[in-house]
Amino acid sequence: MNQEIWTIGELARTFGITTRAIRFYEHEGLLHPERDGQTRIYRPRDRVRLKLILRGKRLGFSLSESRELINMYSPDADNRDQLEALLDKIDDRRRQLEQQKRDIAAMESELNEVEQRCRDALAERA
Amino acid sequence: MNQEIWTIGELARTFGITTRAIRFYEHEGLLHPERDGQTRIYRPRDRVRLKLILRGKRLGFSLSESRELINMYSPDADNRDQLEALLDKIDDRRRQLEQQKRDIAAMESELNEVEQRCRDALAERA
DNA sequence: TTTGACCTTTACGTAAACGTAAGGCTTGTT
DNA sequence: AACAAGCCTTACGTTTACGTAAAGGTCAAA
Repeated sequence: MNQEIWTIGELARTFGITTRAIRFYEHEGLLHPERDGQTRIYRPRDRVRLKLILRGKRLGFSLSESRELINMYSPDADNRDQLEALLDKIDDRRRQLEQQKRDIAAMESELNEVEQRCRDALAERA
Repeated sequence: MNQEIWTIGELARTFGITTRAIRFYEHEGLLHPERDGQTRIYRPRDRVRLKLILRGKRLGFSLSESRELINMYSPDADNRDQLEALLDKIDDRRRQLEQQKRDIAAMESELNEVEQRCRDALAERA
């Protein structure tokens, strides 16, 4: 398991997803595993991509958003316009992450309130 | 606009969504506006709920997850078991938010790296 | 009075993200 | 030799979260 290649089933077990999901990500152009005959072979590169996809999902990203992010990490930008467009996208993402941090903070403080009320109710009935 | 009641169209404009979406949230049991004849009337309570729904969406929550959260805020829990189940749910949510914060931090540092490489590439071609 | 801007319900359509067979090839084990 | 495990492709089904008409009621301004 500590090697540099994995089967689709190994990755599925590792990340708690189905092989169907992994094949679907490939179909959507997010993964490009090699092949040994028919069988897919996953190297660290695609394993990292899979991690990025799952992280994106935990943050509510769609697969196409994750694809854009992944493409940002391995950019094919070679002219000034593309590079500046990339910088703009980076800023957009940052702004979204800032918004998410605000949302998380708000939700956390509300959870604190609810917990307090909940504990008060439990104390009353003691 | 600074009153205590709103129409569905006003809310839609305010939050940049469609009236269809708002009606859908009601159909899914997340909103319960009053009626003036046929016409829906929204008071602060449902406006707050709508805000919570949209915040949940920004964090990648499904509507049923948002519904659960909203129900946590206005709990009908009256016995010990329900209250303790509620505390467990609060803990689950907190853990998820912690994970999201880690994910955001990782993504931010990666965005920093990409930006740096991007700026380097722009400098080279100056 | 008729037009426009709202509101309503009902209902079919759609994109995303897989789930779930069905059928078949390979390969190691009993 | 036969069976289980794991891989493959193809393809139809499902859930979520709305979009998009269609058909109609209300009400104020022109």
